[in-house]
Amino acid sequence: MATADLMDKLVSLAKRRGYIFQSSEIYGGTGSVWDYGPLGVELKRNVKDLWWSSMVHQRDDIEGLDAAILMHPRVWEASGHVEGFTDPLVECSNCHRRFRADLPEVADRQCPTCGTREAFGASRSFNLMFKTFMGPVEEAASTVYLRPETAQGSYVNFINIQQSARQKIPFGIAQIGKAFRNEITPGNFIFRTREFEQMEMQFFVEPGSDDEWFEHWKDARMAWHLSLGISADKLRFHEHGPDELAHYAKKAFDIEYEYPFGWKEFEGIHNRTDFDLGRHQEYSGKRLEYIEPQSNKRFLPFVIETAVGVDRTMLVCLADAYREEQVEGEERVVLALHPRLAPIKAAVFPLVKKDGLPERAAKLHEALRRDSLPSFYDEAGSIGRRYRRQDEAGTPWCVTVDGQSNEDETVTIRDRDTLEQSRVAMDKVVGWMRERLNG
RNA sequence: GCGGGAGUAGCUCAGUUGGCUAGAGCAUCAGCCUUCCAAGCUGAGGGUCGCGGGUUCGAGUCCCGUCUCCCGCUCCA
Repeated sequence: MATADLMDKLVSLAKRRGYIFQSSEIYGGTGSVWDYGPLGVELKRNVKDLWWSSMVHQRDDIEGLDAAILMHPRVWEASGHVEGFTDPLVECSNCHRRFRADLPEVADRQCPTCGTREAFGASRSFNLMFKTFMGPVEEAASTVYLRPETAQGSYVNFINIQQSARQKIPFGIAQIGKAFRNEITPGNFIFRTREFEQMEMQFFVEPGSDDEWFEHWKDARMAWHLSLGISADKLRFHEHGPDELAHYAKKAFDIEYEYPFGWKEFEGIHNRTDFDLGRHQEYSGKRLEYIEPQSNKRFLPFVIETAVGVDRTMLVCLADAYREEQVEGEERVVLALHPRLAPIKAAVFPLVKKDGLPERAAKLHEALRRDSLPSFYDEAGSIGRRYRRQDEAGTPWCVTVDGQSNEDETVTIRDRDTLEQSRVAMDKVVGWMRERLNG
């Protein structure tokens, strides 16, 4: 399948089935912002829940945090985002390449790339941080920023969390939350958007043990992606070369995924050293050192960061799950999402609309919902059509109530991927599914 | 911001050198049929043709403007 086609098909399926809509569509749409519909929001919750469970609930050494989007403006001076994100740039009128206005080559108004003379007009500021105003007066002194990453919220709360949770180094802080970047080049559906949601974890370690912990998190994060059912052959590590490393990083690996548009970053695992805590200590004047109990040894911890996008994870899940198959000469479109990710776990159908089958099916539907298994009831159209609708939605199991159900209280459960059907007692259906979701 | 492409129903599109009340398939909804893998039957809803102006007896179609989206360039969740 051509790559562009696959992206188009994903966008189209996502809209048709209620996963993802373009923001403000009735006004013509707005660039690089997307809304999650009924199925999309369920998938998103599942992604976040699975991350939170593996990072926070299943470990003793990571604490959760939900810091505010708006922070003190000095945070972004300390982090380097204000300088780094607001360089005035000039653009060549001929080749349209952009350069920092303070470069010496640009001073003589000749383009370093194409040689055009008098190539540059007035410089303009490309600020990647969204700005707004705190309070009623719109003036420079009240400028605040929408955070471009959640990480800083963890750094400024390092001492609060370490003390209140009575944690000892090494330990981590995990956050899920929105971040905003005024990207110059957004695109590729929900791959890079201006408003997005991150799942970031900052792990604080003693200097000297940072390399070891870096390896731990590389492995742990890769294992998590595999646990979502993502194809192993579409995941790989990429180490940042010296020219790629961010200003704060000692070492950085990306987990890359082979998207329909090529290998691109998925998750970043960075050794941020003591850069952030050191800067906040300097800018705030507050002690951010960790004091080791008993020994009273003081040090600024190093930070190993894992950072992955919620939206990007959803794109990976959707792209990885998309299948087109031939079944008895007919095309079948399937979203083979891992059952734990699937928005709807079960669809319940009466085989036909008579003989009391709809009533019996509705009862089962009710039972599934009571047990918090998202279930969907459908009696419209032929049974085959109903199966296909659920295939596209990614529903792993379709439960059908048929004539035999009236005799022996059993139903069939049809597997989305194998198309095989098992006959299960009605009162065992919930357990049957729970077993497979937890196993 | 610059270059390229595109805007007609939820989706994919048709719509002739400007000429009937803007169409089709799919999808959706109601009903029928149907005892296990979609596209049988009957009917229904849904469009100020991106927006504004101009030319014309008459504009989806021609002209001007404008907006938006998509694809490429100092990025990394």
